Amino acid sequence: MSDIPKKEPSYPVPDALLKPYNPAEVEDRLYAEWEKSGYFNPDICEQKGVIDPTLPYFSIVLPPPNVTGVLHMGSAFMLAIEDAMVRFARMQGRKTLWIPGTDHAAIATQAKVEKLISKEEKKNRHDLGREEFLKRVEQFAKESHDVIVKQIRKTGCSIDWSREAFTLDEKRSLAVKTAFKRMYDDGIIYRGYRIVNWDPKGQTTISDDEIVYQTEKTKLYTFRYAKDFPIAIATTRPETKIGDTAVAVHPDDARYKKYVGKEYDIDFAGVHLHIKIVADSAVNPEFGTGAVGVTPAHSMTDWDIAQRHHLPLVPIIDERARMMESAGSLHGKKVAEVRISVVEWLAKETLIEKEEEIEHNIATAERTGGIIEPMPRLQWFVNVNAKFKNQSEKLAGIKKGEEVTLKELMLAVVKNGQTKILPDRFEKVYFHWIENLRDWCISRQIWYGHQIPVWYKENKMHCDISAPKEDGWVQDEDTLDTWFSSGLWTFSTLGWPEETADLKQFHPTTILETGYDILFFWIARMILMSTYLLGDIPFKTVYLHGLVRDKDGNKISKSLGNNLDPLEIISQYGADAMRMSLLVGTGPGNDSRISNEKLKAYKHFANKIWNVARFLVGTTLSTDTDLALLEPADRETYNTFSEFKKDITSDFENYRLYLAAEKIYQYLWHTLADILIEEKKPILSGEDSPAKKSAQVLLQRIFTDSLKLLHPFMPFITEEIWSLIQSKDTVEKRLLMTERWPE
RNA sequence: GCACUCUUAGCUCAGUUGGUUAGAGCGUCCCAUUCACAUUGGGAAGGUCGGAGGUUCGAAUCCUCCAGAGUGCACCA
Repeated sequence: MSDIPKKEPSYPVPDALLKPYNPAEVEDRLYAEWEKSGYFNPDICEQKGVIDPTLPYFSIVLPPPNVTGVLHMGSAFMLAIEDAMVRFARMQGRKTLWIPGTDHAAIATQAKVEKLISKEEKKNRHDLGREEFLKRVEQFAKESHDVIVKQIRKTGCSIDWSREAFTLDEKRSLAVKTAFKRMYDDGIIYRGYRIVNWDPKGQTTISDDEIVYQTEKTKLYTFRYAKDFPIAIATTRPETKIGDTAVAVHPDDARYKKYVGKEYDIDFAGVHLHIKIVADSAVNPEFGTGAVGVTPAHSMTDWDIAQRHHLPLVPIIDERARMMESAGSLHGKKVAEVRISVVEWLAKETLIEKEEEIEHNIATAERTGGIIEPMPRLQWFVNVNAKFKNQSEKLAGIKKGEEVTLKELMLAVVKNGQTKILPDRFEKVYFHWIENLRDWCISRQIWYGHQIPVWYKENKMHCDISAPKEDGWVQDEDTLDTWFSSGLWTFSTLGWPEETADLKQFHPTTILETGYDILFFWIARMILMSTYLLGDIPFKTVYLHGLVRDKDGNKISKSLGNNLDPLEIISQYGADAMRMSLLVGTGPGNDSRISNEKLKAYKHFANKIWNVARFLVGTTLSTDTDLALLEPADRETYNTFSEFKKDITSDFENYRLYLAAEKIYQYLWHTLADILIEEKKPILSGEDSPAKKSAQVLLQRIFTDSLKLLHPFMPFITEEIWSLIQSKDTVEKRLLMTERWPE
């Protein structure tokens, strides 16, 4: 015990409390203590009797961070929200599980490693070969993983490390293969020759959701295929016209009615075209000339038109975005070059009628930035419109035995409120997306990921969990879209396809907390997978958070140079201050702003609580806590505080964390410290009296309960104070993290 | 083009179901400070709640229209 306090306190003040609060000295030590206690694991909580068995379970999966790098502020935001939810549930006495994990992030990770290898060794993945390349990726993924795990610990997350999962580990592989096989056997997954989004840079297909549209100025050319061709068409991609097999006009367009059904043979830039005039209502008569040159092999909408009119398909562009043999003398040339030569040819033949500059969106690949070339390829798809018999009785609005599609399942559970999305405006966005959903292309021509569990031999195809026994079968070289495995995350982490105890007691998960930017990628896919494979929803509530922005409202990103490293912030301000800065005032669906001012303010707050503790230890704590000792006025203050506790509890239960955090902050600083303590100071320094006793009981009760209320948001400092104020004669030291939530 | 969100103090934002006199933090100004407080306290100034209309006993909150900012989706031939 210290002998050097400024003023001799009535009770001994622990040394630690005499200095300002220093998170760096506290955080790692406490995290280790929490981990050692085992309380992150619900089974241990159960064994040690800190669970109230009458309460419902609480379970949540961590949205697995990509092993493409380290965590950013967005991840810190997510961790702060989830840990607050988890700590609240655990303190309530619910059997609480939070499962950690990381995502192999197929394309993203492979692209990153390819970039590194190309930069450092001037090699591509083919130079290394599949086996060696995968070794490199795995090494990289492991290093990222280790950093990520460290960051999660630094943030103070009370997550059950004993159940950590990886989307590409053995158990998750089994889940992926089992899911694939079931869907394949049921005809939900099929292999088909269809037009897909091809990324020439990444040399793979991607799904519709992995496309990012970028606005660009480009030229719109209006021209005729030939002098004697009756209709002029407009295009921004003259080079693709070599693959045209039709011209489509709107059925009601009087200008072109007389031509519909006619066919023409044309020589176009040295290539022979056979063009049929068709009428299709997908054509907008207002745009350009109101006539579309139909290129079925290299445009999504043209593909659809071609399907409706049974038009032939002429692929002219290959995987490297070069012209194919069908392009005659242009064979082997790059698409961009061919555009110029086709325009030159058109000009020479005086076929161009108009040239105008327009703004137009070009499709690029999210991960590589490559310009998407739509082209027909033999790929694997999930059929979202195939009818099947629902086998489950657990889905709201859908009867057992009823014929449904995946689309209908995904709609039903949200429409019927079985899964709620917060804020609810995102439900509309979700519905809109599903209504426009097309079959999901799940095969990727990359190496890093779950290899498709299908084997080929001669003309035979075999889908199974493991390779066929007999010789000669060759496995499909493609891997699965990373979202296929993340779609299983709520139950693959619980042991599915095995019927584990975890699966029985923790699924559906209570809540899924993630950023609104992956509503389609991930949330929709989890609902798809869970309703189909388990016949149950994956989660009851979806809580969507926004982006983290800087002081001026800019998106935080490396390219803007305003990148913030959570570890840096933690070492400067402490994890608690960072968590509070991210949480206070940021409701679901809203973006969070972070600034040094805000971080400083909550660091000050930490110190304020620290000082409150110092003062109260010296004057109040370790005295009686019997509420019967309260005098009438104090009794009333205490009752007001009880109302306050209920209010906080209700905010937590309704996921209004941002309000709860702010209210506790206000209460501790501006009610407890500024008003109550100030008011009681003279009494506390006076002679012993019933009034003094009453003040001590009041402040003691309010402070210890306030620590509990604040714990989900600022776990480190509250735990540290808790340990310092416990009387030394307590036999077994208790942790605040498993103390019962104050009612 | 369709949809959604936002617009409240100088700045950043709360404001839960429509209900006293619209709040906080930061900033500014004044005062106090040998005090539990390196990071303190008290106080002040500052708002026609984007604009117009409507519903209501009552509107920052609900409805309609308008303006500005942002986001998502689609089209993009």
